[in-house]
Amino acid sequence: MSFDGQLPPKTRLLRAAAELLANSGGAAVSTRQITQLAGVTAPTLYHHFGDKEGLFDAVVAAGFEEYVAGERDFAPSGHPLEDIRRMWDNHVQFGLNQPELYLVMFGNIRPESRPAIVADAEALMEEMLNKAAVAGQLNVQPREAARSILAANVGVTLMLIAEPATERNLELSTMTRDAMIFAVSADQASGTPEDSGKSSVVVAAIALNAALQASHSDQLSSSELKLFLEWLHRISNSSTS
Amino acid sequence: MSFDGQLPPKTRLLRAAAELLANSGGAAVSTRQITQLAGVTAPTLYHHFGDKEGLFDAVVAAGFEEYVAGERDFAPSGHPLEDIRRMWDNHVQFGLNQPELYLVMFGNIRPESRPAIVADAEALMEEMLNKAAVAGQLNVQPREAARSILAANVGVTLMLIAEPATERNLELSTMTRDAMIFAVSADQASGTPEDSGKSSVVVAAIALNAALQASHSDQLSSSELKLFLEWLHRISNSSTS
DNA sequence: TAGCACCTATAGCAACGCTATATGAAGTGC
DNA sequence: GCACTTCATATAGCGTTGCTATAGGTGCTA
Repeated sequence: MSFDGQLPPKTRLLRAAAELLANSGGAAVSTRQITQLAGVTAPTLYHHFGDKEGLFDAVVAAGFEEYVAGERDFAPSGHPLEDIRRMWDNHVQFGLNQPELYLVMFGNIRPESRPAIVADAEALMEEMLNKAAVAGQLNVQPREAARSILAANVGVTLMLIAEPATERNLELSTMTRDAMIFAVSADQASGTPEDSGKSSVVVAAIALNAALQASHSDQLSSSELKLFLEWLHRISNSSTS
Repeated sequence: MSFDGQLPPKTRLLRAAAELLANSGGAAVSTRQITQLAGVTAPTLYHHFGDKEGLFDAVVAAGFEEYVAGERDFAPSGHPLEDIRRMWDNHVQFGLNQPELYLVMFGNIRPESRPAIVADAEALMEEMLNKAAVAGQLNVQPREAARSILAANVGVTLMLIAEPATERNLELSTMTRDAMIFAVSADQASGTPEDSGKSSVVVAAIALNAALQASHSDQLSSSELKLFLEWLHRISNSSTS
């Protein structure tokens, strides 16, 4: 099979890279393999994508579209925290369905250089968590919650990918998922206010904060709003005891 | 600087690889760099370590000794769950102190091939969680808890490594850590028995299970013990509702 | 027809992981 | 003292990698 059709070389390169990546079985994919499958020579690749990583980034971007589409399709259920669960599961499933692509996206960590896609995924989850915050269901700032949940989500997915497919136990995922969501949710047993349950004023502050930032309210001047948000922020972060 | 001293070439190779890995700043480390710094030619490397990955594995093994030493030094505080917290923090700190080494150890994920070190780290954490289970402080099986906590621990550490050093916020770590530990611990607010709080009989069963496996009790025959453990296991996993 | 972007191909560089082969050193039996 | 095996290191080079200096072709506007 090859992509020698009438498609433009750029598209052929993208498809060839995606296909080789998906079927490489963990082995490295070389530019020569890609260009040969695409029916193109090396300089074409570097003309369109700069370097190998640029091509992979483009493949990743396409993969991320798919990922985001999956995340958004399941979104509006009315119960934000339930949507977060589905986002989590969709994330894991995406990783297990296309492990090579996932590893390029989330597994290629290098010091001090954050993959752009991580920020995108965080933003996506934060957006969802904001709805939970507005509904008063969140215990911590949406951004912190998103970072924390996504970190655990990536860790679990990487672990599952590394396991032999026959031994994969999705209970690891559901257990970690519920632990993280429960930890950031406001409806914990409110019987022990000193340890883990935050007081309702904190929850209210977080909800108000999220609502304010979402609505771009004009009822306060910008300087007033700034100070107000700073107070809220202080309250929200106070009882970390 | 070079390692041309009177040390044997094998040692010089290990030290050269470790040093280059620590100072590479994320860039790849080549065998030629290593052999040159060690004052040795290529075949010597392959004679002693088989291939590049073999050498890295050896470096990782040495790094893991250090990691384990750090984990064990802080261990016996009498409060197992507090020890788990310290294990978590030590894990993160190890990753941030030696990011390159950590990435070779935990970041080099490939499908269906689990790094041996992950299993070791899991065993280490499971061992610690067993103490918590014996003390009746655990909500789930120690093995499942260990896998879950370690997955989150690795995910958080990778995220922190990927961030610019100036932006690193350790709150991500402590927050995720406490979420995970709280989720597996038995002393959650027992006011809501239907949702997250497990009934005390389950906690007792898990504690008993851990105690039995630790003590190699002779008061039951092996077949009796086997059946008994099976029942315990069934009870422990029952109320996942 | 001339000029000008844009795109692609030829050919090849430097660096990579790794190895076939040979040489030196150290111990062992006679 | 001498052949013999064994282990450890070196010389030289193979095949592949990511990437590029240079040049040629194509289609557009003038």
